[in-house]
Amino acid sequence: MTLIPSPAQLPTVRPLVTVDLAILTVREHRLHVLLVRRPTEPAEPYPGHWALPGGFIRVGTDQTLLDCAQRKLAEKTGVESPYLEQVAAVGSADRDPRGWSVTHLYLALIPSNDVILRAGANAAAAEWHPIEGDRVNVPLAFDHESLLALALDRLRAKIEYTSLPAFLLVEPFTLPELQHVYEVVLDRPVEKSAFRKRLFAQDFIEATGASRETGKRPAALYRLRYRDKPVYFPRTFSPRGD
Amino acid sequence: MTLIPSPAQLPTVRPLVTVDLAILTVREHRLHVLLVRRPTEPAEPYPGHWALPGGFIRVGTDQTLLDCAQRKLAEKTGVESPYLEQVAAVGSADRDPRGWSVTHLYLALIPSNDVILRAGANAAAAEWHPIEGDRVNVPLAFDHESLLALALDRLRAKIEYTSLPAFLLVEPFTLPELQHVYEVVLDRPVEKSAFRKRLFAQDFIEATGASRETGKRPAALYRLRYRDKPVYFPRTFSPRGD
DNA sequence: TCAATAGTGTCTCTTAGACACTATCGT
DNA sequence: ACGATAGTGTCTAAGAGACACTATTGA
Repeated sequence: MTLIPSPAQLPTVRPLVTVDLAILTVREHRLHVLLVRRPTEPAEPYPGHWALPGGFIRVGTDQTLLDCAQRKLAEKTGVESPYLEQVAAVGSADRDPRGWSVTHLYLALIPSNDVILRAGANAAAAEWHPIEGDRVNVPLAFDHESLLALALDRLRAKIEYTSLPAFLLVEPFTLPELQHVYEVVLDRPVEKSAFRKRLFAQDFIEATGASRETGKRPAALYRLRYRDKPVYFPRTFSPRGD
Repeated sequence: MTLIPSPAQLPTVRPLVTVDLAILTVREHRLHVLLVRRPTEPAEPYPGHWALPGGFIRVGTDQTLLDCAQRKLAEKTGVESPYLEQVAAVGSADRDPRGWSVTHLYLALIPSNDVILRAGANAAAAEWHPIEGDRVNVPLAFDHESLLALALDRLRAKIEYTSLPAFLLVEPFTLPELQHVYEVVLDRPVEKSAFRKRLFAQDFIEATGASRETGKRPAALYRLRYRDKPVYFPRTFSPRGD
């Protein structure tokens, strides 16, 4: 790949390029998203608004889009290697008042126990906000409400047929804990027996041998057999097979 | 949305932003992708190589990323409203020798009958190339081989559980024709009876009343009930339910 | 009447949902 | 022994694959 400088016909006016993160976790039986406050200088767009964490690609620092997302996630949460997936790119002339911009939305799933929230250089505060349906209880900057909705759609769609919720728990976890996470995200009860048969059929978890003592009958602890990728189930969880 | 100019802290060095298209069709019992030849000036990267059609976002012309993709598709093929879906964004420091660049890959499905190929301003020739497995029979410019593989993965994955192949046919079409398209893309035979039961269960096609005369028994003609979105099937086509 | 393709009926197998049942803990 | 939670077994229903069967055309 030879580097041939050809300044001719490269566009001189280029869009702004950003990465935004929908960092989701389950705390207190609810799905939460991590939000940061935008700086309050009036020269900034949406001063003081809540927003998804994110920022511009640093051409000198970031080697790839994914690197950039990973860097921002680590800056905000200290979490190094979570589940991280690109959801979509959204670009238009008017989504940012500062000019034509494209953002690259990533979905991150992390166990809430792991997190140490850090107020980044560019964000006064970072806080977990509970999800209500498709939204959060505060208005968001830019088009971040629709970006959040995109990320939630993706999560809910994939949860119907993948093992994604396992990435919302610290290992090892029990099957009742995992089932509970499915129920929180899907916002509907899941049948215990069918749930377990499904999991075992995919053979993606293995018993550690230990069990969690809770005062009642202890539950067996499991860990993931493959830590990087989710497992795909042959059918969805939909009740009555619809 | 007030427009507040704030030149401070906007990045001065910005990535190149492009859109690339994997335009697929079925011709002569094979899946084909539309490729264009890159200009031959030696100052250009990959002069004379085959590439996916695409180009830079025009900040002054394109309102959104999707608009840009639609414009490029119409320029190359004359097709106005095909099935068009964003597959992924790929960005890194080294995928384009001219600098840090992000491309936005779109998958387009069109009926080959509809197409009038047009050599664009920036492309000496546009040609259909047959797909062999994950690849095409010529080397491609940039990282377009992996982009093509991404688009094919997406198509093949979705075809297992959606009605996407219907967008590769001109309406009205017969069920044997539709089945044949599934078989071409999946590269495996599909069982006739199960195939038809599946389609009818989703209730997304309707008989026109007419039928196609072929010399043997005529086949009933169908049209799509909903032209914009594919239908999702409850299970995949995988043989032996795996 | 025959070849060829379109279209249907029937059987089986797999798997999810429902739900009742058993198992194991602390008190 | 009992309450509570963990975990299993069994029945049923839905849908897919397999495949044989019927239907409709031209020659």
